[in-house]
Amino acid sequence: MITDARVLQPEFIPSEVKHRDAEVNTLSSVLRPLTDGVRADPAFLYGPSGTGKTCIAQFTVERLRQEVVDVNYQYVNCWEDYSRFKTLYTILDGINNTIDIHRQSTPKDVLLDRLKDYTGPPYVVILDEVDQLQDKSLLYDLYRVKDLTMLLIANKETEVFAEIDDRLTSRLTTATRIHFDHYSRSELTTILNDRVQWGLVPNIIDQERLNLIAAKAAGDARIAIGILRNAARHAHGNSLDEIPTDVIRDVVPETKSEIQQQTIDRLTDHQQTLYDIITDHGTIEPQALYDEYQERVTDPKTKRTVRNHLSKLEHYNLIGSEGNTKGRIYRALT
DNA sequence: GGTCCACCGGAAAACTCGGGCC
DNA sequence: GGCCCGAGTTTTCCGGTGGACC
Repeated sequence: MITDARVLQPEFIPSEVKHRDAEVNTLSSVLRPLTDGVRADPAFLYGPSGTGKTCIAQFTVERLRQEVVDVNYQYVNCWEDYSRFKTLYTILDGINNTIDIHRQSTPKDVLLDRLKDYTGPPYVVILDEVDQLQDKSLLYDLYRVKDLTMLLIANKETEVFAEIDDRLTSRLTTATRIHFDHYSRSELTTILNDRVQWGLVPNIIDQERLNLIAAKAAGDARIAIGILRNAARHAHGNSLDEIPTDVIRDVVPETKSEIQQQTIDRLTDHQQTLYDIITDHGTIEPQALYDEYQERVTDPKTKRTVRNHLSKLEHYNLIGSEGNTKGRIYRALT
């Protein structure tokens, strides 16, 4: 049933993209100076999850590299590499310059100096989920690195620009902003059609069922492809010749919770405990939350650390909160 | 309006951990 | 093995905020 599982994976970069011509063209124009060996101005791609920001950034840079120029490029997920050190390390790794760098004993300044000394073809760095960067001043330092082009990706424009200082703000005001909207239902259906053609045997799903998947995904391509993947697996596991409607309906909640679970899995034990308590209660006050947290773990952290964990959970959209001071309530989002 | 209290979050200090060096 | 260094994490301190109460 599945002929090529890769095309159903979220990280798959297709050889052609649909419904993002304007965005691809704008980004291509921004990157045009690279064809002359000159670095390009930064670009800022923003919009909700599953709207193709990362895919388009990688696709456009890859196409540029294939078609015309000698360009180095590196993708950095700032969710995982959120510290200044980790981000710099990954960027240096993209130009094979980390051989004698030790994660615990090399000063951060050494990493930046080494990046500044880089002499090679233009270097494009995609900073995905850039709002997760702990130290936004790194963007200013990267901006000053000769031959380095930054593509910044985030969900909300304000989450990035609210936290950066005036030096960088004044420079980034000239950055090209590319907004990504949710896909329409028909756009998602076309995207799914391609994935079916590339990765599944013919005639196992009809247009009506693809429309159903698109409707369930509510404009999010990542969810749509996830539903298709899980439905295909389920049908294959049950030796079915096609993907029936009830299987699609069955895998929708599973797919959505699967995506959320990927976030939860990245939490530390203490963060998971806090998340579990809030989920168990639905809503809970800070003191009651801390009391139960102390009961559930053997080595409880201080209230201040717990507050840091909670703000992280909130930032990941795993929990919500209401009220600012005394009447504060934490609540589960599912 | 004044006071108390619970809570938040920034800043800085303290601590932990891992690697290099002698 | 002991010391030093640096990154990351946690703790401490403290000012600010807003609701409750008098």
